[in-house]
Amino acid sequence: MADSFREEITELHAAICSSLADPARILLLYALAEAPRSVNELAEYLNMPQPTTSRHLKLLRQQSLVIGERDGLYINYRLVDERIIEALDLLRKILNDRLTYRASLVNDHKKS
Amino acid sequence: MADSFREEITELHAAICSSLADPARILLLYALAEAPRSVNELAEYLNMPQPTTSRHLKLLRQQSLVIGERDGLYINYRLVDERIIEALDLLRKILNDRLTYRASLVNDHKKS
DNA sequence: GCACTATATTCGCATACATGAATATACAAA
DNA sequence: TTTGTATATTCATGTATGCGAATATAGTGC
Repeated sequence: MADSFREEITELHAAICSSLADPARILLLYALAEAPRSVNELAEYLNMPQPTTSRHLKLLRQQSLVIGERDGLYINYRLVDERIIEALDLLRKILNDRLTYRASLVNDHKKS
Repeated sequence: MADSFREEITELHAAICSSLADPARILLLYALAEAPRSVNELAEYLNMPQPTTSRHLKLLRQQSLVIGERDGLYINYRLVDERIIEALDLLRKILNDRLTYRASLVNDHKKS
């Protein structure tokens, strides 16, 4: 396999990670994991301006992480692949263990 | 639980994702999954300047994704939590399915 | 303590991304 | 076709991040 192809895959891999690298988008993905929602529903639910919401959704759409389908007056967004939540959960677990470990260090220090 | 706490967790969650959002760091993590290595070994293996390698490792260290331990003249870096590779693999699978799907669309178009 | 090698940091610069505010567009419903 | 509402885009700006090049630091081994 050509080296440039490998590099390109890694670029795309990083691009997916980039789309997760923003609090607003993480919240959007979790919100959509609960249920499909329209842009305004998401904006209200997350207490986020509508244009901001729309811009983040555009990015997630470009990464094919979400898809929007018109339903009458609204556009209903939903996850394309639920595994993105698995990935986020896994990262959250890693984060959680890290925090727990740090907390235990603090406690040990207190005891000594 | 306080809202601000939730927000902070989400920030940290995004920060972990940020540390994955760079091709060089993804390659570093996979390289360390194969075996612990020193900075120069990593730099050579990935064909990346030593200072660049070191800077990326610093970031991964700050996120507690890798840890470096001195061994004589070298500093041996290794993964702190192998699950980070699981997460990367999962994202890679999602990417792969997306590419496969797009490729099938191209083929369908050719046939018609 | 000195020299040598591995690792880390700093600087200057270019690029990319996020945001609020304002506005444009698109589409359904009548 | 017109109106009204949902969604998308643009602009100006601030902030963060990446890199190469040069250099500093640290710690081993003698």
